[in-house]
Amino acid sequence: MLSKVPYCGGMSAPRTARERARAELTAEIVAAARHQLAGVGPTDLSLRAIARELGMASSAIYRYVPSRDALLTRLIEDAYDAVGEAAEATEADVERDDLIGRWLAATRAVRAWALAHPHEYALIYGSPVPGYEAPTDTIDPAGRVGLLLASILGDAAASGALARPADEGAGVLDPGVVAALPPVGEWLQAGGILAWTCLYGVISFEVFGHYENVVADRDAYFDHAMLRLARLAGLPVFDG
Amino acid sequence: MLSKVPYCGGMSAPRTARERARAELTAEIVAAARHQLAGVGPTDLSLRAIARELGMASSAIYRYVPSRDALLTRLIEDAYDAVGEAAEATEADVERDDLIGRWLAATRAVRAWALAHPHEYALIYGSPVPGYEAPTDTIDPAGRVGLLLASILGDAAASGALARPADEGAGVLDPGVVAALPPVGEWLQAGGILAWTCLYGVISFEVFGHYENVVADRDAYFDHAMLRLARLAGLPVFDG
DNA sequence: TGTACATCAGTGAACGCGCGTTCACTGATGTAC
DNA sequence: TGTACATCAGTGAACGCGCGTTCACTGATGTAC
Repeated sequence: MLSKVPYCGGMSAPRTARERARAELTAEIVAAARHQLAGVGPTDLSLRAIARELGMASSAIYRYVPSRDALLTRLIEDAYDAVGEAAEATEADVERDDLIGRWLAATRAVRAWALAHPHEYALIYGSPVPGYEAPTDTIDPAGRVGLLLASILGDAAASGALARPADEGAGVLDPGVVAALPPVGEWLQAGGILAWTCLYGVISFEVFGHYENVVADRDAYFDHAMLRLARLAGLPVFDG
Repeated sequence: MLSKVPYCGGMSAPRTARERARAELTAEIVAAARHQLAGVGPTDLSLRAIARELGMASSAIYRYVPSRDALLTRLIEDAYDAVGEAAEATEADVERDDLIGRWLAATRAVRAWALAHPHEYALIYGSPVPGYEAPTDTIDPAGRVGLLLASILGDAAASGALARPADEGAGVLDPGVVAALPPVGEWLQAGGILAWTCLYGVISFEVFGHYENVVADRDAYFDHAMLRLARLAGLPVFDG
């Protein structure tokens, strides 16, 4: 599936002018697609409209992108990566011992990204795009935020701060996930998965408009919710 | 906006053969639309395809439905009503004193409906339909499940079973909602809203495929999650 | 009960639009000797 | 450094498709006297 780069060793930076131009134009196409996505749903994403925005013939797009679906795949992967990176970067600035601070930082970063990019958010956490099947590549970037939250819970367990001993509720999660998460026992792991789920539940309700005329102070509500979810996941939250 | 019914008093059942046929065909159109929705996203809902499925000219649809958007509105309202009714009917069969039983019954009914009608679910809890603005009519049916859950929490409060005294966290919720919910204090109300949100978070993750290779035993996980959310909302859950 | 008129259901053609993708082709950019 | 050839970017026309909505029209169903 990778385009055959002649001999300059796939992974290195583009060398010739052609390769540079190619990389730049591909990026411009993806950017234009992202831009168009902001005004319209993923189903209405149009290669012709992108070509128009870039001032080129519609057929020229096919020099850079094999098909509309491939472009959508690219946008989905990029979105997962963007939100993952935002969360990781923000969380990394917090003192390691401050578990609640890290939890709040990570979840706030996800929310901020979602509010800033609602259509990209909808692309990955809204309705599945009809007729679109996620390739396996998107599974890794999709897990970044979840793994980040899990690492916080793992650190909490390592420092003995997790609220509940680890035993019950076995057999509910996928064995692969049980192995991939910090070994805190399945009850706590399930709590982490539930909290991770609810994070996106809260953000989706806000982004998709279900909190209209329901929640007035969104920032305060979000922090409040995240603290209650942190406690649900076993983190030591005093009051909240 | 209501079609002018000559003199037989808007609300009564259709009398003449014409009125009966009209009501039936309108229902058939809505049913065909719902049927088509199952194979395709809301953006691709096509009046022409519906006409084809019903064996009539595409222009004939306009005798029954003013526009494509009106039909979408109708589908959205119907979906909210259907899920609300499913939850209410199931919850009503449970002994009033069995608060956890009622909570589980209601939430399980929502999940069952969502799994049975994933595309209708996506219509109301997935990405907003682009270019579509919800009319005010959809706000009441949209609140049915939330009010049902609230009534359980209200009964719990009335029987003194709610876990936490009602005080902190004022000013976060919309005043109208605070007034509409049982007067258990804003902290508990916010907990109810959070649990209601998380219910849809869990269901969305399952319906939209985010639990693929993550949660193995979906039924057991859901019950487990609902019990933890019930406790989060203040219901007296022993273990879980 | 019968006739004259108004209302409505349904038709088929048309308007104007947009889409993804393919294809033969022209120039420009690279490569090898 | 210069020439001959291969590779690639970009074009414009075309294919075949589907869409929402409008409009003038034909028959059938109702209504009023």
